[in-house]
Amino acid sequence: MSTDGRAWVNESNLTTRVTIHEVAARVGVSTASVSYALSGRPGVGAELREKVLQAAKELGYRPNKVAQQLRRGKTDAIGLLLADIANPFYADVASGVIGAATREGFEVFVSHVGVDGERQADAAGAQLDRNSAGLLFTSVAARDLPLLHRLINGGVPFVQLHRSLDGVAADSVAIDNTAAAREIGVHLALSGQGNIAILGGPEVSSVSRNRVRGFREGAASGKAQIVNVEGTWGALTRESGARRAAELFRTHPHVDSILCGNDLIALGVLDVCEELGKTVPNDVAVAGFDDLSFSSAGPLKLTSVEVPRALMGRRGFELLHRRIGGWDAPPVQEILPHQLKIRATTRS
Amino acid sequence: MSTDGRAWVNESNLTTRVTIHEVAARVGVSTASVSYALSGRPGVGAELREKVLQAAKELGYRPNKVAQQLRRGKTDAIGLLLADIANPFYADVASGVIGAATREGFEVFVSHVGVDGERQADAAGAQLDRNSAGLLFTSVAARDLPLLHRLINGGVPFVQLHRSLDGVAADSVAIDNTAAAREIGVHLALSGQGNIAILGGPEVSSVSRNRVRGFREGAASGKAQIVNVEGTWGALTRESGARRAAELFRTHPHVDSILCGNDLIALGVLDVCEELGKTVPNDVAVAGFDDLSFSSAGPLKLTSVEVPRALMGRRGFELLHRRIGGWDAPPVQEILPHQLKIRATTRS
DNA sequence: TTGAAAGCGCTAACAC
DNA sequence: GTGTTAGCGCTTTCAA
Repeated sequence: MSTDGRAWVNESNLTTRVTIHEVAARVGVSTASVSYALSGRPGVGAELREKVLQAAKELGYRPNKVAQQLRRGKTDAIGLLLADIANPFYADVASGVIGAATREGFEVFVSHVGVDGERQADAAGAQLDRNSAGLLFTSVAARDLPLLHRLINGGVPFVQLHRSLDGVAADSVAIDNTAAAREIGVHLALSGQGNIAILGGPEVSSVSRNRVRGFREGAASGKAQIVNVEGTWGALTRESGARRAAELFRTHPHVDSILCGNDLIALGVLDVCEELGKTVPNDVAVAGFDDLSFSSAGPLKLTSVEVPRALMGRRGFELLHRRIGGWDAPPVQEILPHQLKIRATTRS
Repeated sequence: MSTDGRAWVNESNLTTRVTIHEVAARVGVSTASVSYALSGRPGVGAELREKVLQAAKELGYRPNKVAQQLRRGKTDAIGLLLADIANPFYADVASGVIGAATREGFEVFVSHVGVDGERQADAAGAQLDRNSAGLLFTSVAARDLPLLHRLINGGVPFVQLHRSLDGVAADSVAIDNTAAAREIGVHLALSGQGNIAILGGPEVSSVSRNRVRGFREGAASGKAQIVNVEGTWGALTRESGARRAAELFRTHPHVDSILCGNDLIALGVLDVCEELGKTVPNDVAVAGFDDLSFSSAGPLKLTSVEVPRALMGRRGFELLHRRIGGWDAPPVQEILPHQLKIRATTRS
């Protein structure tokens, strides 16, 4: 039997709220005693505890969280800041976070910070105003450095997921994007014709920078060459991928392999290949990144790198949870495993 | 200049919180005056207001939301209850909700209720315990009827998105699933060979039931026949689609068209077609439902029905917001437009 | 036009 | 073991 105040909840009484005073009155004791009994505090008479539990159950007492939070100065809610939950990458991370948080009795505020993170500080501020116990960032950029430092100074626990900033003394969870990108670069360099293009994400993202660096290192391992400079950086969207691919095929007709910063960009590239009648992987090989759920679909079979997104969310919450509990070990930079998935859009 | 307490926020002061008392002390007035001045209440001297605003800004005063909420007995947070945010359908709905809520200064708690909604009552209860201003349901089932009635009796505003229950006097937002399914059924009946199978969602879902009904009505309009009874109902997942498709091809080798309850099921069907070497749409035509973002991808081109998911979320929030504001018009059943998207997985 | 005071519902010292 | 009390930070009568 847990003592978190939910075990004896009366389902028939979700909305007609009863205060602790009424429970106390019913039992004929002080509110303090009720509070103590309910909290499982040792040093409460067995008989009293029994009567309190009974009365609470009968009356359908459910403690008012807002009042608890004001009194304790701390909430059991955390803020998850992401660009847009419509992006399946973040949705999967969010799923991991919410699942883990729910198990620990925490609620999760999901806030949009915009594709460029332009609302990051606003969203973080709004969370602090409501005394969120901690923050989970998924898309920090250099401009957020002052914000993160202020959070550290203020003692606000937070964890950086996926992207992270150098010089920030806080926990982070990610994969080794450079290494993963290198693997995929090597794969293409060894199997392709040698004219490789890179269509990456935005340069402000540490993840995108690392992936592009890895691509370049990997590609350099064979006799391949990187054919494009312009168009390397861009949005992590299908539209951006399509636009840049169309431009690429115009300016570099001999490109035979395209390394994409994520699966959405790759999808846009495949759209254009379809339109232009280019066969994949014979005319052009295409590799994505992240291995979103649909990428392995029969008709798609996109070569990609599997990123454990839900696990990333879960680990992020677990670290944050420990920090909220006062854990004061040095910052942890957790690296999760990734896996190259070679499928039908590249030659093996 | 808005008066919502954020316009004069001092960015450098996110974490070192200052109370209203300190602002009052700085100006040399009562906290009541500060509260009045900040709330934009008429009847506050222009000079005082000016001084208060100035002091608040200098001190970086940010009102404690938890205290406000306790005092007012109402929060500016809403709960969004969904099966799992990893499902892209719900992620898109959530995106619409969060976008609209943010514009109105609301925060959104996202709660998982489980694939079968088994945690629905728990999640709703948790929201009420924190005085959420209202609830957004996305996957109600018959078992939730008592819960919804209790919410109505308790005066808790809520809106049913996507799925809804008969006999619940509350707002809802959805598309006309039966009509949309009928259209797609007709399309297949007129273009297929006539042996149609239906792989729908779970029977507890009003959406799934309506879609299956529409499929049947539409298919009956041609000379087609529905070949399967078993396997009609199942989970809305790719795995379920693959499992049921494999079984279907074994028991009904002559099936030439498959109507799926959603795009994820269709993806599983396509996986199996690929494995078994069945060409789409020649050997078998496949139609999905929802038109998830990837369904239109070049190599996929899945015939589907476009559902305005983000709009559904946005409208849901807008209705809820009005109800929270005391709007007491009769319940609204809002029907959003849908659109049949005929693509390469079916013959036209 | 401003201030004093009460109190939202709860918990944690501190006393008994 | 149990009760008394004092607030958490804010808003809102009510009185001046």
